[in-house]
Amino acid sequence: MVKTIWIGDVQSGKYDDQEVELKGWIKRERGSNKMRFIVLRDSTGTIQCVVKKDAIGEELFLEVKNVLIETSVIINGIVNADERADGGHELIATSFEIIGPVNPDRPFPINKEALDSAVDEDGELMPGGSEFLLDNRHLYLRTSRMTSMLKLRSSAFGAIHNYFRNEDFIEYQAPNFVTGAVEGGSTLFEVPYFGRTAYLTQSWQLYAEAAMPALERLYTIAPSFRAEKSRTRRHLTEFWHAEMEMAWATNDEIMAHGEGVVRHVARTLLEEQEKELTSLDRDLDLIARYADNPYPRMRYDEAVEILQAKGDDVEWGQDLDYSKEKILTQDFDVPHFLTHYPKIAKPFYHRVDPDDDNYVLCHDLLAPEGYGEIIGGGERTWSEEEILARLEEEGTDKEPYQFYIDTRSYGGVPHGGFGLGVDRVVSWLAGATHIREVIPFPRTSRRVTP
RNA sequence: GCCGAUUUAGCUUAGCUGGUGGAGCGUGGGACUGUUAAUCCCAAGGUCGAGGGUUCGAACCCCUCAAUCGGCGCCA
Repeated sequence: MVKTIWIGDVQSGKYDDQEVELKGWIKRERGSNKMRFIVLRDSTGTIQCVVKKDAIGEELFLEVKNVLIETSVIINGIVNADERADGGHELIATSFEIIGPVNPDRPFPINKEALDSAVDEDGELMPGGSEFLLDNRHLYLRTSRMTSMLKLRSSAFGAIHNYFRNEDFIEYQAPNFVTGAVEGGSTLFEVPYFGRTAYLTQSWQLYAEAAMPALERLYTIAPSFRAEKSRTRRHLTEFWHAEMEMAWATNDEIMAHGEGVVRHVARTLLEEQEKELTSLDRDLDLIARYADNPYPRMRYDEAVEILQAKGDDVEWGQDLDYSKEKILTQDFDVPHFLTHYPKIAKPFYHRVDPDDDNYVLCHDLLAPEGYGEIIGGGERTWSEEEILARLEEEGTDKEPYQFYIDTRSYGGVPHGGFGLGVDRVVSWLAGATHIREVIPFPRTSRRVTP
């Protein structure tokens, strides 16, 4: 039963004039009552199969004629290089076997019209597609666009693992049930936990910092959950978070890894998924630019000056929201870091800049093309005294953070890390119109099905 | 939480100042020996998101609700 021959290889010319057995699903079907053209799909591509009545007999031909889209089949035949076939190759069928039929009362619902609905007048894909396609996500996954996105996603995950492992980071897992917040408490998902209330984690960070004195350089790729009612093309309630934590490192050194991993992802997509990027109409030169060029760094104060010079009414001390980020990203053709935010704009765990205590040693990485923030990170407050002072200053209850504070009581060292939104990176590099496009079953504030 | 929009056949939609809801795709039947999201003929398929109101009469006007989409804030 093992499948040995892939449509992508047949289209590459590897099996010309040979007899092969192809296994896949029917993508399209047309023809006359003497011959049918079956477009067969598998995970590697599509190929036209020519089925002639004379070659397979009347009875079988009738089955072929009545076959429905997404029927799974095994077709044997001779590979024929022919310009008339899409992709340059076709299969002249000698046999045809239906494996999994489709009920005509419920034909495959993702048809031409449904796909058109996801595209606007200019032929641009609408953000996330139509409600119908979201409801039928389990079937929409089979379309070429979604298949391409999932392949890009796989390469991105692989690239992140490779980057950190090559840099001697150790993969480490934090719990998903937690009791304390990392970001604001209002964005936690509550979970009943045997009579108590637990939360789904927003970040592995606090638990990674606990392991930092053991492993020194650690990373993860794990889901994070945020109950933000955000309705934007950059937000999911469940997203994949690549995070790293590193002992004995400064903000600059941590940023170098942020830049390193993002550039490595871009490079890997170019190397492994050129075909998919092209099929998505993505400009390869753009991805190469993101892979090859250094990412500039800019202090928060400079960003505010630029914004003010552009006539924006931003005030010093306020966090930079998406509208501000978007203006900034227009001046750059590669991602850029913003560093040294005002202390008042960031939570207690960020380390205060020893040179000027109005600022913290942090960084955000903003992706160009209007995508905005893909990394947030920085140095952590590592002395027990300082962390207690910051909690006090911020008016944050220290009880849920007791274990975290405790780690500082036993040999705290300078350290830091960042979190990277993997889905955001894939969305940006793939040129997706919505982050929903790059995750198989997106979870947002209003959708948790299918 | 706030602002804006949408909801008509399985899907995509047309529907004028309120007067018997049309079409394309798909499905079913038929024709066709090289099709390129094939083409041609025929058929079935609708309590117009739900509830209420105005009216002789509502898909259309008004109210309430629901679902969904887009944007903002917040963030990765």
